[in-house]
Amino acid sequence: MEITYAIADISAETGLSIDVIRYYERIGLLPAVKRKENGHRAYSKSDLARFTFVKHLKRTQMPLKEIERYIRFYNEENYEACYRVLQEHKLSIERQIAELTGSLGMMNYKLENYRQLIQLQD
Amino acid sequence: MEITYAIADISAETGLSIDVIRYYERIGLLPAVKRKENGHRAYSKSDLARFTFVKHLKRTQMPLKEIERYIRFYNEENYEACYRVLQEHKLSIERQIAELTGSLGMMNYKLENYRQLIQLQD
DNA sequence: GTAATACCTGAACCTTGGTTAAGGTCAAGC
DNA sequence: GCTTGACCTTAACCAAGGTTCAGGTATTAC
Repeated sequence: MEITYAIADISAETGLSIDVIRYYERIGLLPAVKRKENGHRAYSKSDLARFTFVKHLKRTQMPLKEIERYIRFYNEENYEACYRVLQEHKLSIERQIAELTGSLGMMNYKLENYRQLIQLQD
Repeated sequence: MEITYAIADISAETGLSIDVIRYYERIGLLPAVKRKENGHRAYSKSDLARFTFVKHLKRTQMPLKEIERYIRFYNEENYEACYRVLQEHKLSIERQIAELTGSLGMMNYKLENYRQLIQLQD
């Protein structure tokens, strides 16, 4: 007897809504999952791990199409390609961090300006 | 004689496309700008500064509606509200950095896994 | 037995953030 | 005087990423 998860469990664990989980399946982002006798989706532990990783990719701004590409390579066991996709994505994350950090400095500068401006009006 | 910038100048300086600049004006994100006699937009130095700052906000994921709200407060000279909006946005940037940093670790871990996997196949 | 839950499907609808097209004005250069 | 370039307008179109709806099934709880 394998442990399986219902769609609501996956939703609770990943923070993706139930509708989004079905939507991802529908657009082919994730391969169709096994069903129970009554037609309900039954997710395995590795399905859950996959969703969790997808959540990471999405939260770091990887477009759904690129996520799909990654998963396709994974299913084809083309791990060099997986590696390259993640390597590229890692660079994208680093660029994002650099940009955010720069803008954070800008924000602090502006906030300091406003702080003085507000003081003056007291 | 004040220096003015044509729409193409603003585009070049900010990296926003000419169409996007007109689009932002159209949706009311930025107040309508002065025109030259021939109807062409003539941007001032402070317009340019504003666009530059908008670019910063946008690149750090502030939704256009929120940018508009900020600009509205600014035009109303409600600097406390400006301050609060930026303060909130600063927190959002910090959250984003934290998330990206976490995912970067995840990425490195995965990349290391793939590196070993690929080695084994040689 | 009937109500409440939890799931299912397909199709329509929605928001955000633009982009593109069609047709027009105006000034400068040749 | 005509072409080229930079601008203008309105309106239609687009892609990504969901969300909502209408109607149906199956299990459990009372």
